[in-house]
Amino acid sequence: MAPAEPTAARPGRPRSARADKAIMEAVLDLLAEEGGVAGISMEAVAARAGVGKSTVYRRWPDKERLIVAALAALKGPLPEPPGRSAREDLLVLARAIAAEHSGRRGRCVWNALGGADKHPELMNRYREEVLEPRRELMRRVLRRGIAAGELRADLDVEAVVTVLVGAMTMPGRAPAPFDDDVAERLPDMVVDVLMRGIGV
Amino acid sequence: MAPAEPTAARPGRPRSARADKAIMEAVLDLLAEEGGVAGISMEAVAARAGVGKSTVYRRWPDKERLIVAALAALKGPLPEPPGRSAREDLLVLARAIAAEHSGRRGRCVWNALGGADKHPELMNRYREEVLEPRRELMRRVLRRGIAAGELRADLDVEAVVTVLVGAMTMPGRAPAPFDDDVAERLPDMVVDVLMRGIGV
DNA sequence: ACGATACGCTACGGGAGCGTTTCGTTATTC
DNA sequence: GAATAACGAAACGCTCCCGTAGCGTATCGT
Repeated sequence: MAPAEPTAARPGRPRSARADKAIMEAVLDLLAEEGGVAGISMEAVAARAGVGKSTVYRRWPDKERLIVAALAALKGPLPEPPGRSAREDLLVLARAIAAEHSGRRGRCVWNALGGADKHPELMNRYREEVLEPRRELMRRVLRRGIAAGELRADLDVEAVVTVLVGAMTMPGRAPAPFDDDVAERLPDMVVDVLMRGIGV
Repeated sequence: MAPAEPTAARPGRPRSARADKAIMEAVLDLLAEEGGVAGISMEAVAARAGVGKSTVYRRWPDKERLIVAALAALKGPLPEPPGRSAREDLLVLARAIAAEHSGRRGRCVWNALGGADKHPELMNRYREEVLEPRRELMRRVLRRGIAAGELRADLDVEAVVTVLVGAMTMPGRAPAPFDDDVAERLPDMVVDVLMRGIGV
């Protein structure tokens, strides 16, 4: 976030931490409501944050880098798989992904990453800081399950990761063939389908 | 497309079918490259189509309805499951979805549907005309597989549909953890994982 | 030939928005 | 108290763009 000056007793009035946070929140709110980078205006960000435009531009040089910073700030703590069984671990991960991608967080991603070709920084930061760590965690869980004899030894780990992530992030994208009820039970349903397979 | 006047011998010069098509193509190209509704300008559409702005506005009253029309025009023919086995049918559907969502088509959807809250018409038309028919086809295939005894009788059809669609539309969104090679084999890998399950 | 309509092109009024600057005020250090 | 820097507010120049209107030309029916 904003070029980190060590709080080294600089003269003058210090930056307002409150403004920092208000701006980030405003960007994320607008990102969730409007249509991506092009749909957000700096004017709206400042107004929503209750802040002057100069306060925004003092921290970030332009719109794109402000949004990149806000998106990276979405990075939350990684879910911790308890490690008792592969099934339980997968369920924990599935629920975590589902939770993260519903609500504002999911909408931010979905809206911001449209037009990723035009703003490659956005997609890169998000993939490196948010997506890939989660995929890596899932790979570890799968490999541990294979080693423990709980999962098939010839499993295509990458395919399973893709299936699981894809399935859990789907509902946030294509709203409403689902009851809320179904959406809540989706992680359990998906893990069950995956574990048992659909064949007889 | 454009208020369908039956070609009923109106006087004067007829609308150019070539312009119709060029405009649609231009919208889709720009939708794939730029960032959603807000990222597209009518001047860019007209220029790309090699057409005057008036020719665009003669057909659609404003930008939003133009884009809605273009998105609905993405509707292609439904893939035809051969019906010899559930596995083969699912593979055909998976490959079809993967093919549709790679390349320009996928980018259009991904970019256009960001900010769906702000342009509900977009999402609605797309879901009704493109997404839902494909989900319904998949449900039919699954139910036929259950009836034929190839799939588990207690299968959660809706969960499987979500898993399959989610997995196949994933790569178009999160580029590049994949080799091209993996992306091509993804449908087969996913169907295999689904059929057999990941458990021992 | 004639009227009607579509065509590509150019121009326009009006608004939105980016990034900058200025201003008077407020908070913090020396 | 003096120096410094961040603050909110407002205004600026600039560019882009929406949707409309008018031009002269091209293409259709009669």
